[in-house]
Amino acid sequence: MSKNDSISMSVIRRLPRYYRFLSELDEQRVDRISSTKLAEIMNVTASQVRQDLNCFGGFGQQGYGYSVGQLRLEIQRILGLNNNYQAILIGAGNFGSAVALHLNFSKLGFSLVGCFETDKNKIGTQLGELLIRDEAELESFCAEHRVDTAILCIPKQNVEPILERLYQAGIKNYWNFSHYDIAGKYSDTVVENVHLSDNLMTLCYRMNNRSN
Amino acid sequence: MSKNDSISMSVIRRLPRYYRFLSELDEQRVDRISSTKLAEIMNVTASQVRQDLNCFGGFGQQGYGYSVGQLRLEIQRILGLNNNYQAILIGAGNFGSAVALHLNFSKLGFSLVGCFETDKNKIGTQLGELLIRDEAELESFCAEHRVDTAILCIPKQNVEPILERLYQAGIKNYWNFSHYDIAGKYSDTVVENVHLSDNLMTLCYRMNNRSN
DNA sequence: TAGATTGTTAATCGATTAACAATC
DNA sequence: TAGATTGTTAATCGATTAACAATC
Repeated sequence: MSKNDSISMSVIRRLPRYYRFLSELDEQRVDRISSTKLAEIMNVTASQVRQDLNCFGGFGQQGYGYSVGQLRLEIQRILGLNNNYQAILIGAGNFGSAVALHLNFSKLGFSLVGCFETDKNKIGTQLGELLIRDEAELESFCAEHRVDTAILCIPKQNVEPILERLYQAGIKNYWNFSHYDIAGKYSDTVVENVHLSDNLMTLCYRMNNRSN
Repeated sequence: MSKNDSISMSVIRRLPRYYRFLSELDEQRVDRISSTKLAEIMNVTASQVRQDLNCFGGFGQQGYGYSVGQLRLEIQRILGLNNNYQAILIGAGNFGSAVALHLNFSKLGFSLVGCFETDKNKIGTQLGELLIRDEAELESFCAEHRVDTAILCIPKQNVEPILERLYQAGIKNYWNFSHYDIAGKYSDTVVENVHLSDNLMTLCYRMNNRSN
């Protein structure tokens, strides 16, 4: 893979945003753009745009700029969105359901192939296209479907035992909506945390301390 | 307010995490902790802990460490969690419902006082304690309840018109689950974005590029 | 060719870590 | 007092921005 040896997390976390803006430009039939113009739209510096993109290769052309469609595809490839990772959802409560129903997994590198619950009333019912299964079936299901990713949408206090089973089943990638510290427990995992209450607290702080 | 003149966003975004770990220690009846020990639990450096906390004041005691309960309350105060900002939810779909039902707003500095929808089938029904209202009532409701914060849980393409009304109604604080670029449109706003698909793409990238 | 804009190096800025004197 | 641990300054590290030569 080109020269993506050790890209900093700062750069990585900006990639989806580039991807979004480029996708939008692409939909608007814009076919080329300069770093200056893109920076303006995204409210960053042109230097940063060029520096970021050059971590992965020289996608532009001097005197011309970048081809929107091509650059978009490059970032898609860099992010690995053409992958087909096999993900399962743990917990079909309000959040789990929202995530399962609203996210376009196939465009984000994943297939959502299963969903597990402990609530007997939910087991056996459908969540969109997905059958809600008993957690008892977890191990056999993971083995059969070569599941590699788990989405945790259960409360912190319920995570420990199921996480242990998931980890034992070979799952090392987690999209974590709980407050359980997965990486603290298993260091050989890849974890992305979504901590909504942290985010809301940050909003609160900023509202309190707005300078204008 | 003590010396919080211009705290960097890096520090601010770490505050909720300190708050969470301290709350947990507090529940476990731990009553004091050193920066070294706290750093160990949180998987950061002791230097960072001391440096971060000292942005806001000297909460520790040499030779002793920090009082867990007291430090927790200090951070609570710094974050402004005792506030009672008046928030409304725009969009009672899966995500909006999950947010409304699962987050403990009162412990996070907010009251969720209203919820608005365009779907005629939902209007008039309940979302937990909350009545789902017609968007036609938006302006009168905001004026009456002195609403200062809006939570946007609607698709990007529907944001523009309602955002204009919210802004006109004086709402300048947004918790934004859509992909609409609010800060780009109105610069005098405080916006916290939750971009779940960005987060999932980042997970995908990291899974592709894991070094071990 | 002239104009535009990249890719890349160098300069700056900010954030993190290390060190240690102050002090409980 | 001796030991522990903070608060804070200084050193390091990394990320962002500026500048400009390369080149389309």
